[in-house]
Amino acid sequence: MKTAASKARQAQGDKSHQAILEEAVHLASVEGLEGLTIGRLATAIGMSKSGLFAHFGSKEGLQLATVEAARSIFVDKVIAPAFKAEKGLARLNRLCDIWFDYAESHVFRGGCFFAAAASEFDSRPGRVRDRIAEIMREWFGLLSQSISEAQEAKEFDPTVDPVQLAFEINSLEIGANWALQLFDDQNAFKRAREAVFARLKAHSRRRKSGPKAPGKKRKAS
Amino acid sequence: MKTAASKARQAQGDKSHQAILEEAVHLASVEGLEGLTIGRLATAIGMSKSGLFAHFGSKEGLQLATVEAARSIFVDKVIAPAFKAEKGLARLNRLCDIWFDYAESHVFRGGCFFAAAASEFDSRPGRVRDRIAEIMREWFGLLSQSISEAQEAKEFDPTVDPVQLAFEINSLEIGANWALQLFDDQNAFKRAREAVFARLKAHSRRRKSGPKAPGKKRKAS
DNA sequence: CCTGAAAACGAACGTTCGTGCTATATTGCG
DNA sequence: CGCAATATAGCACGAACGTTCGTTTTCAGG
Repeated sequence: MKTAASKARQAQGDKSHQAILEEAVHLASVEGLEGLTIGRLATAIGMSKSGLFAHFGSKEGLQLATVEAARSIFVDKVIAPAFKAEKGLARLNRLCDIWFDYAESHVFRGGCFFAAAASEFDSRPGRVRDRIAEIMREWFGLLSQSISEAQEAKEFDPTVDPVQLAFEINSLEIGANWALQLFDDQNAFKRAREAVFARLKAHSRRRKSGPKAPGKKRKAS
Repeated sequence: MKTAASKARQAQGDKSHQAILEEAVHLASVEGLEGLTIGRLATAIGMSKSGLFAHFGSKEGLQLATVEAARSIFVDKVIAPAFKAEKGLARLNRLCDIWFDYAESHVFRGGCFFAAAASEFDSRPGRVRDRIAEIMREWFGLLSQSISEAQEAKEFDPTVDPVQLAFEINSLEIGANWALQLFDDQNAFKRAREAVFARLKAHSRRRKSGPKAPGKKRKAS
């Protein structure tokens, strides 16, 4: 059996793997997933081209791994924190709020990773494109589901179409990211935030008989 | 003087020039402005790499010329027709309406040329990026100015911030283009149209004392 | 210490890219 | 016809790309 020995050696390999992908995600958010070059990535991380290449087997493998790593970061930085809020209007608000924080704070150096990746691969068929589309569908689903849940909790106007509103919110987010990257226009985020929360507020409903400060989990900080 | 002779020869050159750029615009809207390769463009148009190259002197020259050609098409297909409507609410409505027609009708094979180009070059400094940003500013300016003019004509709610609304409209347009390209989601355009015109309608005002059918220019067709 | 597998390396391959340099058609003018 | 100018073609270059291959380093377990 090689379990113990291989595991030990593999630990080092995984560390490299992770270090590579951390750099890859940032490089790709600036230069694009295709502009992300194996050679440049290797020198950026202080490794040989072939050594790095062996980790992924192909460029497509590297791109897929990079997309997956970016998704993990997005889940950690946006989705998980938002899900600490209780289901319903609170979570919906948090989801939008945290997204803007995330995009503004340059979690990825070149703005929202997926906005860039989706534009780049939208007319380039293959597994990378398929995975990106899948992830974006997840995000859309999350948004519209949060809206639905707010409606079910009687905290949100039941006549609005969740998918329609999710589309509008996502468009404003993409528009903001777009204006920030192209114009360095910081105001774009103010505008998008304003537009999103104006819509959310306009459709918000007080819960009819709930207590004034309902069972919201409150963090220590 | 070389005027006559050179002009005659130049006529042939200009014909090639135009034919090249027509193909370049479509190729670039699919593959991106960087993916637009001199070699591929040359074979696509049945010309030698060097022969084509001589027309533009550099890849950047080709990219700039392609951007300019795309702008011309956009002006012809969107701006000019919209400007046949009279200044004010009519023109604002036409501007939005025609934009959706334009994006849906695949005037550029790969969706809105500028949405793609802006995403691609937003973190790639240089003359190409600068020109694209300039053109997008033109478009923003046109949108917000049309809103202002509708306000001045008392046809639109004077309390809305033209720049804010222009930002929202543009975001919805980009979001629709984005969803169409990534998901092949035809509904995205229906959604975006709905969202845009809901906002326009919500803020529209009847002119207070104007005749029922004011001096609108009516086309023959 | 020795072994053997995992990890990283270095050099090379074939391709494609942008870009020069030189030569050949084409065409109106004198 | 020959001239001058323009358009296009042919060819070669250096660089960068993804990829392959054989070798060397590293290190836990026997």
